[in-house]
Amino acid sequence: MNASAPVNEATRARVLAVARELRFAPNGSARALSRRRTGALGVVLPDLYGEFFSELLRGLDQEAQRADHSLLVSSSHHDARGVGFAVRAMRGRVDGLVVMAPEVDPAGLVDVLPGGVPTVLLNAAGVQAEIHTISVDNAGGALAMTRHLLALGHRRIGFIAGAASNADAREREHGFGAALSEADLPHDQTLVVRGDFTEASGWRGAKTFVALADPPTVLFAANDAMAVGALSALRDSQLDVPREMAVVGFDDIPVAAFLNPPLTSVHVGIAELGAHAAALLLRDLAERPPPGTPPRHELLPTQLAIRGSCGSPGGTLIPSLTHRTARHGHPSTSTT
Amino acid sequence: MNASAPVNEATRARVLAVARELRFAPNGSARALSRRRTGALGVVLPDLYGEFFSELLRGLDQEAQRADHSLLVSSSHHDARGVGFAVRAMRGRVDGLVVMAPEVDPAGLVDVLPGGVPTVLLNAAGVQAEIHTISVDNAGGALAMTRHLLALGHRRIGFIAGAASNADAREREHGFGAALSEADLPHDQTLVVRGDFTEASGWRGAKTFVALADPPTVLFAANDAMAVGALSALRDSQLDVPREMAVVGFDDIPVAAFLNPPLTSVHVGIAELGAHAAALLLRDLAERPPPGTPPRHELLPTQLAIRGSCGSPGGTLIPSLTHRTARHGHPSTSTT
DNA sequence: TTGTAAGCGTTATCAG
DNA sequence: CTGATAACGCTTACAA
Repeated sequence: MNASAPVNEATRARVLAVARELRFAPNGSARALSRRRTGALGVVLPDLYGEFFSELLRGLDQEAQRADHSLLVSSSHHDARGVGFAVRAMRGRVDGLVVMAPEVDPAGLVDVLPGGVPTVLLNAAGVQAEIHTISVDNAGGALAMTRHLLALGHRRIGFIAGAASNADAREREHGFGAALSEADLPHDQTLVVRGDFTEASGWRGAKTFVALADPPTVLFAANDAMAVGALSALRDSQLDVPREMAVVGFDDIPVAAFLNPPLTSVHVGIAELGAHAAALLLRDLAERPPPGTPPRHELLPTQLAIRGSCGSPGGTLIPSLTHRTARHGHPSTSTT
Repeated sequence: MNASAPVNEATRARVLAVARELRFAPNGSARALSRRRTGALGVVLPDLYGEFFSELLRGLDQEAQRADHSLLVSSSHHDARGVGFAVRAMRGRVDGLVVMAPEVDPAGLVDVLPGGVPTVLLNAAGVQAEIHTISVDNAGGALAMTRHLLALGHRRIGFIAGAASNADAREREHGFGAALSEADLPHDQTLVVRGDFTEASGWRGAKTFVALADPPTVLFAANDAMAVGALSALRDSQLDVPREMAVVGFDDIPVAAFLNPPLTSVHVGIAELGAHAAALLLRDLAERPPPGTPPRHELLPTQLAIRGSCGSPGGTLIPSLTHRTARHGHPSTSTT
């Protein structure tokens, strides 16, 4: 049935007929045990909420499927212990591992990973160990976006940060700060409020900024979910976006281009990130690189997706930047 | 190590110490083979795009995790063959199966499912076989929403349908039609355009309606993703929502409450649907119901989540209905 | 080309 | 309480 050896055609037909009759399907565990190959990739995530993880999974699944692999998913792992537990539970059940744990110290993370299984760490830059890493250029993206806002004339930028415990959030915040320094602008702490990457926290963050005596002219949310919340809050406060207060986000989740107004964001190829991670694993699996082969450490570049939600504070929009929309006349393809 | 038998404390400690030293982790496949229990639930989905599936997975994972199970996910299965393949590949790798295949004829679906594994079919109402089913009340939800729109005074309702091949889409369309019949309104075919549950198709659908000589006063999209696209299109057409054209959706994905304007939608407990399916499976697994026990066939009720995007065509909003918002003063909890 | 036996890493059973 | 032994269902190597 596996076509692993030459067989008489008649015999094969007979076997196949009986197999069908018995509704036979091979037992995956037995198969995996014997051939030392499971046909599955393990995915360990901190969470499963929102379009970011949805897209990541989609990319992973897409690539895994090309190699007839499925995904063993385990989420809600916020500390090293939890990740270690999840990863151990996957031992012998997966051929490779994709781990994303932005709240866990990378050093401690490496300790809990089992050897012998090809592993890719997502967004765990700075890991020394012999493990593949693929990371989004968080700092670079935030830097570029902030520069863009400054170029538009914004001087008071309200930053809605993510949780301090989240490495991605910290890097984005650093990128933002770097751009301010670059422009010799002060790091005004009243212009940073901390959220937690949820829409609700973005909503609260925006409300905080609106209540300020001298409110910012633009809000930079450290992810799109919070930007969505911010847009909603500004609408509730009857403020026009971008005229009275602009909003930009980070991630460029699929819905961003369809928001009202369309959300300017730092485009991250989320699905590509997942697809790339899976491809890396599958390549290792297929080619069995000799021991000592150095791991890959890749940095996924970001791009600015300029849409309608950012404006210049004086109301003077710069068409070439703010209206750089659809490649094919359609919002869904409007990232640049 | 499994605490499956009384052991001398000293021996246990010694074993555990060596295990830790060797970084021992049991092989999942071997374990599964021997104890005839894998600790995983299989999830077969048509797709992985968008917040609907994200939420569904979240609910499934949440419940599975409570019982120390993980999720083996396989998506992109649109026909019976594909589903059959995916399901067979999971044989011996999962303890239970959750299958959602709205594009597959339920009868043909049952044929490809392997016996011996507890299975829950999602949104495959009308299956005769001895298999659990949990279905969203698609027709009921669409009926209720349409009635609501009629009560607001709308008489020309543009329906952005889903793919004709999708059972959920068809049921929602039927519910819409039933409400029209009920009100003795004609089924005007120019007031139905067909999309495919993506934002882009909703955008196109709305554009089609806007171009009509006698455009509808409200658009009812068969899912929220298309409603998001419609809102975007109306904005592009400089039409005020809901004053010039209202929009409502179906599913009530998490982002709906944060849209601009907040989207009125048929609330579906998506995560609950997933959690419920997982719970059903895990219960069967724990209690091993005797053969002959009838399967459960459950219908998940929907509720209207009335927000700002639906209005009365004359501009006379009915506060009690249109402003039934946040329970706790916050959009994220504003479903009713 | 076909049949047979060993082994994959664990758990379960059953004498000591 | 401990150690040995037979499954678990498949693949693979080797003998017929």
